Amino acid sequence: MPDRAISKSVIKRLPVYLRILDQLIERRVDMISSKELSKESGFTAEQIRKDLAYFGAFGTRGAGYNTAYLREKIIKIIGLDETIKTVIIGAGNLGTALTRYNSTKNPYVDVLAVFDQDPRLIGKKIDEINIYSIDEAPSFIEEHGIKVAIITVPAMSAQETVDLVTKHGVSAILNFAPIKLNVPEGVHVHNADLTIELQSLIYYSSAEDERLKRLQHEVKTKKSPKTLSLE
Amino acid sequence: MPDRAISKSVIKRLPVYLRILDQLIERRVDMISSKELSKESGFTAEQIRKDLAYFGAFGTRGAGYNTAYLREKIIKIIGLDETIKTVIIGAGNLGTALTRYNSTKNPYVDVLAVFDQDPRLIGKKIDEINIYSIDEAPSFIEEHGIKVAIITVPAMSAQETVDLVTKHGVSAILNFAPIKLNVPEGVHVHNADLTIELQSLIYYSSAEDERLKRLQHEVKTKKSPKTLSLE
DNA sequence: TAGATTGTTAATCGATTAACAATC
DNA sequence: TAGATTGTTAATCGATTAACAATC
Repeated sequence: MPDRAISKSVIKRLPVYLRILDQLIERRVDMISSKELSKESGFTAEQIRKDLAYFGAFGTRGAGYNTAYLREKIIKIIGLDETIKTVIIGAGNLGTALTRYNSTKNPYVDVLAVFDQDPRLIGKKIDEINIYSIDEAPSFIEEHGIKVAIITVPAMSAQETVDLVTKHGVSAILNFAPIKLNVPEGVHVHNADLTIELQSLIYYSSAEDERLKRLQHEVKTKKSPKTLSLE
Repeated sequence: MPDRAISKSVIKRLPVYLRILDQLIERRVDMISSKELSKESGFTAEQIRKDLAYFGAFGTRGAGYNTAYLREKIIKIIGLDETIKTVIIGAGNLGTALTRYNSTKNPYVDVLAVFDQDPRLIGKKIDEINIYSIDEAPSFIEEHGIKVAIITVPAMSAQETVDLVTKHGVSAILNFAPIKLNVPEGVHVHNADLTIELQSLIYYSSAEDERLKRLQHEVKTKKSPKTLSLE
């Protein structure tokens, strides 16, 4: 169906639909309309119908969508029909949180191992998952055919970590380090930059209008200096 | 300047520019062109110039942008010129990671306290920051005039937590719980949903075309059933 | 002055919304 | 059949890209 690639915005909404369907199925709801899905998700009904229509006609006119059927379809679209094997690089608090969360609450993902370079952590476990030395990552990734890695190392070592794992077969990276990663052709990076989320939230948090008016005033009265001394 | 509200896409790029400017200033670079900023950020030079132009004329034709001056301006635009007082609700691994990160690496934000309901955590500290009982959150938030809260509690208790904090003055929430929050008018929520990031990454991680072809085939040959038995 | 780079306007592209025929 | 709701096409809206005059 997709003659041209489907937009990122659409793809980002699919996991939201999946989560809602999982919840509905748990509550034994077996049909749902786009209008109800709209209420649960916050997206418009039109948008939901359009998103789904990119991939096929999954609903029944007059009735809505069968939750189990639509769930199956979305799982296949995203590629979650086979459990995704991942590794997490960086066993700090964030790495630990993600390891725990994904191994207990995310049935679509299997965290096979955690890697770190801190000798005090190597050999320990997070729940049932082993922490190995980063040196063992290459062979582990190759042996298990790992394609997806989650990077929670400090910004300073993120690039070298990514170089290492992509060299051994990783083609998708969820990056939590606040840095722009350079990766080979064909490798996908998603940045989960928590500072950016927080700062853009702060923009909205208060007095937006006043702040911008004040700023505008300053710009009008002073000139932007070429080499300046900030007074 | 902004006659209509500035788009979210623009606002999300501002923290990226800020980070790059911070790095440049540290490296004692004092002028930078939009072209160079493009290389550092991954956004186009045109887009960067346009983004900045929404707020004023901060550059110098022929020369570029003074890094310190532009940084000051962006800080004011986002609203980071006064340190932002925040609290983190949920002292699990994710809450701990965010507390540590923001108190050591994010100079624009001040984490004043962490709250949790687990008696084993209450009274302890994360670095220098106290963990209090969630019951103390209302008075703490009011006394310190907290406007921004970071929610890292389990999905199950996220809504009641948000109800509690918004009732006492919080107007901006960074939500890590995988759930749609209902908030009063005027309260801003940013969802940092790590599962969604991971799942949408997986979509791109491999064999996208093949998967969709296979799916399309299935849809063509079978019919979408109204009440179905998934074979 | 010549070269460089901004700020801004116009053109293009893409995504969302609206409308409605199809159909269960 | 009547009512409901999808799937799809058309209209609108918004964001990005391109182009270039302004100007340092």
